[in-house]
Amino acid sequence: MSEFITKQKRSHYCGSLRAQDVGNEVILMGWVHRRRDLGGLIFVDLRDREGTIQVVFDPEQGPQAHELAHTIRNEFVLAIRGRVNQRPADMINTSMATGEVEVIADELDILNESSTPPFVLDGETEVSDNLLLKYRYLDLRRRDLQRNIILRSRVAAETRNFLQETGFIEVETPSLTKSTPEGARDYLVPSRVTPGSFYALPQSPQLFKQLLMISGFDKYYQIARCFRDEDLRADRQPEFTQIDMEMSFISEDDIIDIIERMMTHIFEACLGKTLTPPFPQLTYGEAISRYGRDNPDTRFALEIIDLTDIAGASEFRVFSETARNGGAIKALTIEDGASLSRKDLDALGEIVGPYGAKGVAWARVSEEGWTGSLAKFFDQEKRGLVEKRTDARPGAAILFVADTADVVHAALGALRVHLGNRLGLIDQGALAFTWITEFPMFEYSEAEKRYMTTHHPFTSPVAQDIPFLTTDPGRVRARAYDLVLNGSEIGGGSIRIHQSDVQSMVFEALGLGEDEVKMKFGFFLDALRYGTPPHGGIAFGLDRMIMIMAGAESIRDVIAFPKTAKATCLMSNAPSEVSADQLAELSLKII
RNA sequence: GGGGUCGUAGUUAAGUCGGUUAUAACGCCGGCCUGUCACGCCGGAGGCCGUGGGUUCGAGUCCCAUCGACCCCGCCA
Repeated sequence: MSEFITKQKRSHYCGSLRAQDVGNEVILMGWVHRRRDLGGLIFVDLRDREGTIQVVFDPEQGPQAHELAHTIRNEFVLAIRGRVNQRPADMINTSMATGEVEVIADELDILNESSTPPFVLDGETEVSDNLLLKYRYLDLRRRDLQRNIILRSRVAAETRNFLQETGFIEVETPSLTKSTPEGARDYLVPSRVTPGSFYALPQSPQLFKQLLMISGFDKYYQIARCFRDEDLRADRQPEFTQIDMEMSFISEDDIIDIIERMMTHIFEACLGKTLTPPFPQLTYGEAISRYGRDNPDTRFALEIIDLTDIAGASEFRVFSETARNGGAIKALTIEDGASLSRKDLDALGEIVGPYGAKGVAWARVSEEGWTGSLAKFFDQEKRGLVEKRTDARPGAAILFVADTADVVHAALGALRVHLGNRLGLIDQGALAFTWITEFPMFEYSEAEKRYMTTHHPFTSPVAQDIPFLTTDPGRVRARAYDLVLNGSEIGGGSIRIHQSDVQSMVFEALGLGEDEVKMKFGFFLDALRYGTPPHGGIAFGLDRMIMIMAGAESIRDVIAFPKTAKATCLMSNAPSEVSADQLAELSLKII
């Protein structure tokens, strides 16, 4: 090994070299991305986090380095001293950022060898997720993944920059905290010192940030890790990160204004994209009736149209019975109906099936009238009424779903997104932010046979709805708001309850007994009595935000060490069994 | 908890109606090669067909169970 290079400092990142560096001596450290051994000349693409540069080993320029370079294999770690050389015009590689130049190696150190990697790191070969997750540290060498993780770091940094500048104070809250089984399932941590007692990992720092308002910090934030023991999805991990914020003496408008400025700052600084607040706002009711869900993708129109009155009066039995039973009949209109074949239309039932809908009925509109099995049930007058309301012109296809309102909305909401993707209605470069407001405070849970909060029990009801807390909880609106981006809920928050009597009424409406409340939230109700300022806040799912910013399809692509759909880590094999001694120490027994 | 897709050399895939020695590409190993950049050419090694059971004269292929990955519904205040 050459003593010379190892005592030197690295002078440049591989990926940073450009034409302006030509003629300079450089010292590079990096991984062998690819090796092309021509027998005489040897080319090595040397990679570091900034990119890749071609290194040339020429027997006439550096005989010893050239000799050693024969033994190089993929993913070896090298140190190279050499000179930056302008490539001749016909040898410029336009697909590389560094493609105008190369480094002629004078000296080579092999800093470490590498076993043959279990998969090719070219980023093009599809490799099974099992393997990628088992060797996550190798997968993380790939450019796309590195770019996502680096973007994530920048977004977190710019968030902090903005919030610090805006007068927010970052406070850390406990990870070992109290179980509050009102929301998601908790991850529990057994206490050694108090046998039989458990901490819970926080689902969010909700109560702590409200306590910080009571303490007078006025503007709080934290980039906080949260834990929820629920089943995973492509956009859901058991531990995830929130940009968590809380402010005193503010209204909905103040929060919306700060967040719009924060998002504008982050997207400008991290993506160079200019946002134009104010963002559009929809009430929850509007979102559901027009888009079928409270996280509408507003990058494309294709809105849901209510046809219950017209279609319910048609001869079609399914429709008339649905209307008579208090259900809903709603539709989507595809302007270019020809883009879906009859077979395509018939297959749409599979899209709505999982949401409980029995199928999608359709009709094609043409100059001559309607075609499709639905046509014969609609007379001339009803066709006219439907066409007018759906704005369906000749060539269009109208897609109907009839069921309870909830099922219709869920089905058409999903169908709308499916068609938006499938028919290419979505501008992939667009950033469609939408605020959703006026959420209902409670939803009735058939499973639990009681009302559950739509957001969480600390959300303030709209003042004039407070009397309904005891009489008609379903009518109470919450002072809550979500921020939706491109059809994903990226954040949600509310103005909180700051009066202990209102807080008690909400717990009551949730069917929680006095003793239960005291046990779970007693410390918080106590705190509310000592001069709680009016306050509110919001929390953003950082992972989902990064996902959208990076154009990633899975949340795993923006988390360095993610878990599988069964919440395991294939690399470290967590979770795993522990020794009998450890269990005994915790007074635990496995049954 | 429910539904779906998938599992074959190191990797990605093919494998017909159940029938001879399970193919290919990439990777790996060896040789040749001084302007390659997915280098090229020649040669070679490499398989518990996820696992267990069953049907059959015979199973990668059919059946059952099981494990694992991914996606969706439920769930996620």
